[in-house]
Amino acid sequence: MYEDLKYWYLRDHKLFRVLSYSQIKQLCIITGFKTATKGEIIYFSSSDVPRIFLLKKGNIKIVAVDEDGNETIKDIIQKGDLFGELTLETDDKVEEYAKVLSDDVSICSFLMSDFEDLLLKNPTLAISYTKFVGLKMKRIKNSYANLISKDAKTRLSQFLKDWAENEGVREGNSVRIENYLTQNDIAQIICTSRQTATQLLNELEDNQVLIYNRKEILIQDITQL
Amino acid sequence: MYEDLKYWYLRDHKLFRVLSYSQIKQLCIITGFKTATKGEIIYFSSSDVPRIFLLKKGNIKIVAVDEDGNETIKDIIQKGDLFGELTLETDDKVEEYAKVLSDDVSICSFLMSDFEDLLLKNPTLAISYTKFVGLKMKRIKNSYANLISKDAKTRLSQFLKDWAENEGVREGNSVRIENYLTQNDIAQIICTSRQTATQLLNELEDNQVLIYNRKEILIQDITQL
DNA sequence: AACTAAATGTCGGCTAATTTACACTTCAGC
DNA sequence: GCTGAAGTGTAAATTAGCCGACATTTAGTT
Repeated sequence: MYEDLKYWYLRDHKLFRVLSYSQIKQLCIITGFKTATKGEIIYFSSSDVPRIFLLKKGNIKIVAVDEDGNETIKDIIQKGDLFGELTLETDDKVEEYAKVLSDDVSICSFLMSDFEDLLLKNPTLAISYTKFVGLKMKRIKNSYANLISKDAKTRLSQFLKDWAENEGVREGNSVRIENYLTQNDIAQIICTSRQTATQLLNELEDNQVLIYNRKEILIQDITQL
Repeated sequence: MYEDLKYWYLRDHKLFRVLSYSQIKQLCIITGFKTATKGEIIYFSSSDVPRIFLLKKGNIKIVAVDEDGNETIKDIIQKGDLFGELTLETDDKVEEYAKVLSDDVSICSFLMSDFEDLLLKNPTLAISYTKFVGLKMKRIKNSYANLISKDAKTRLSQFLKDWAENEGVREGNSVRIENYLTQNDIAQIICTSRQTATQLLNELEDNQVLIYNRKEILIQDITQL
């Protein structure tokens, strides 16, 4: 049954484990459900009623566009991650969109206001949620700190390490990562130009640290990075 | 009375306005209270029981030290701000300390665990708190975005504008800021070298945009920044 | 198979900003 | 008033990495 499906989707996230069936159902009442394919762009700022999204399958990137038209990759969202108005506050200043990176994604969403109601009734959930937002904040802080104090090479290495840790399949000291990013994407994430990213990746390949292609990245020895 | 004093201190923060006298008292039971003078260093990571701090008076900077011994200014905390383990999670990996910038400060603190208990009993407070943490996150995101995409000159201007807005005394288009930062501090905040910061500040002074000295910064015309 | 758009590879010039190095100024503490 | 430490001013050498310009490769579409 459709409603049940959505229940299980939410139930899967560790935040919602503490909730009962009926509590999740409450969120689900007006819940949206959506699938999309590679390259598709999903707007979720300003336009609509504020929502919180849960990515059930695939990968997407959150891109911010500033007044000059420069695009920055704000975040890479992976299967199981929440995204959207996580801070429970809408700000319409920021122009953001999400672009699908993997072949296809499925996203489920609920209204921020419903979620807020639920938090009011579930203090435990509220605390978990605060910690969750805090953790997200800490991650962002760390990655930014990296961006600022290190040079491009170190940033790339750090990014690859993080990526490998999050998603890589480890075999001894080598790690295989499914590569759904272009070199341009990587460049944007580590805040450098495409050319520099290409150069550094090739350098790593020359030094036999990794093997790069469009489908996957094979890190020979993760300790060497 | 001492207890009452602390009550009013907390009561002052907009987060705690929703609380009753007895609720705040709960926090205050084991609350610490502390004063310090310029240059003093306050450690608040790992060492002690996790706490949340409220700066009642003065200014402090939060400095993080990485493995190479590099110091980065994480945050400037002003009168009325909360700081410490805002995410309700302790992580001992990060080495952080707070240094007093103004002549003297007074800080009050309470235990994270007490605060957590309070949040459990006050879902409304929990939501406010989540929003508060979220806002903090958004600010950090913005300032980092600035650091990354703009050059040093723009970053300095932006920093001065923010500073002026937060603390400056406006008289027409000119703003007077009490300067409790050294040029080195400013350099660290905008992530550049001390020399570059000095150069840029002097440049601004040459162009009659501002007048700088150790005590105060007088921005002639804030719209020119 | 042919065509096209996107992705990747490569190069040299250019510039902002770090680094190194040193002189001068301010100020608190003796 | 003297002294040392911290803060500020300035300048030249060096460099990381951006940018423009182009060639080549890959993958999807007709």
